[in-house]
Amino acid sequence: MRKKSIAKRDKILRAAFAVVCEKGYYETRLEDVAKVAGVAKGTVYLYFKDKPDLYLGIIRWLIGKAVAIVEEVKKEPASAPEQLRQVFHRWIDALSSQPATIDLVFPEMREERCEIARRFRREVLPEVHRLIKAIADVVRSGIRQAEFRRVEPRLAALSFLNAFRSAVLANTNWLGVRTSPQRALDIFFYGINKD
Amino acid sequence: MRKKSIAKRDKILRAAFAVVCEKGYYETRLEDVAKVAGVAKGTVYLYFKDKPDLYLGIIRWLIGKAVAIVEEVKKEPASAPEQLRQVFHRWIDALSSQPATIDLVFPEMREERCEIARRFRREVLPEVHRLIKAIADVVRSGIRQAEFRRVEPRLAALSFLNAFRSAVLANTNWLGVRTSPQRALDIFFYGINKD
DNA sequence: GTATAATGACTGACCGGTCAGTATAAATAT
DNA sequence: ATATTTATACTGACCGGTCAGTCATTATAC
Repeated sequence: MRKKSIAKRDKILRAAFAVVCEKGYYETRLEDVAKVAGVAKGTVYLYFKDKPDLYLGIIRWLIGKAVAIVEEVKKEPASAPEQLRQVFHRWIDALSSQPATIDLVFPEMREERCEIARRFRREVLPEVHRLIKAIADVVRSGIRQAEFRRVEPRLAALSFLNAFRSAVLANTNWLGVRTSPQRALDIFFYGINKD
Repeated sequence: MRKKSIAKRDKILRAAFAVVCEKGYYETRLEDVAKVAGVAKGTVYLYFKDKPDLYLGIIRWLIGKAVAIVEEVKKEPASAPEQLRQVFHRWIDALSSQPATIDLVFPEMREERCEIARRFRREVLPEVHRLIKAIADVVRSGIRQAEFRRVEPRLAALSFLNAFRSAVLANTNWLGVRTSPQRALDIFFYGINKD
């Protein structure tokens, strides 16, 4: 009796992640995922119910990692701005190899009908909420310490995520921007207005 | 029926836009687009080479409208911050009915192979550059007038776009944030840091 | 009458998911 | 120890539904 190993599940997950980063969900062929993972196509279905399930597995895994970083940083004895800075840089490091990741984590905004979007909303949105909450907590504590202005913490968290997005985008050169991530964070902290 | 009318092309484009907003590119069936446009499927192929071509038509159309708004506002005699505020609100108005739009305009970040992404990069990225440039121009003039800090204009433009994204997201309640768009703009201008 | 716009039934490639069969590790018997 | 049985992980050829794109036919403008 052999056992389904967690290691193999992980291997498939990583393979799927790589392929999805390259091609996006819809252009990802399970055949390819299997090939990259070094297993047969059928094996994928032993570990994941279907294609959406595999995809959701990736998202949960990614958001889990992102949240873990926040939780870890929150323990450190540092000011809220410093903690956000930490999170920001550790995230940058984590996905420097796979910038495409950023679009996986953000929720799709399609309306009702589309199968995968519906499942996504039902199953992954709670995870995204966790991520936003984790950041919002840091912001909230920063406001208490009078390090931040009295902004809406959850909106600030969302803005932080989008600032991160700017940073990632500006760190590739698809958009002809090419600046260090640092500067995007800077705009998030200080805005662009004088005074 | 003498000439292929521009009006009909437009009708198809609008129909496609509506369906793509609802389902996303890959779940969009040309059959449905045709139905919504009130034409037969074959007719779509008289006006657009293939599905990607139709999609790219939508994107160009949207970015064209976005750039037009910026150009228009730029003519008005107002300070740079005020102009950005104008653009922001007119954009919000323009897509209040279709929040999903926001994800169409942003470039996909997939790597080489995927057909549509490749065409996107080749054909639409220049349009996105135009959009970024238009905003960056306003920022630049604001810096000249000492209304803005000395930030990198193109990065500021990108940040502006992502702030807009935050606003749109926070204006739906998928993420449990629900604030007025105004506040997201506020964070973009003033940052979240105290002082 | 003729050129062209419009139609929608049709086709064929494609791919997610299945399943009958195989390989192999553990359990058990001798 | 070693043979035999049992359990199950794994395989990959195959199937069936789907849908982008085609084209023979029809409708219409001039």
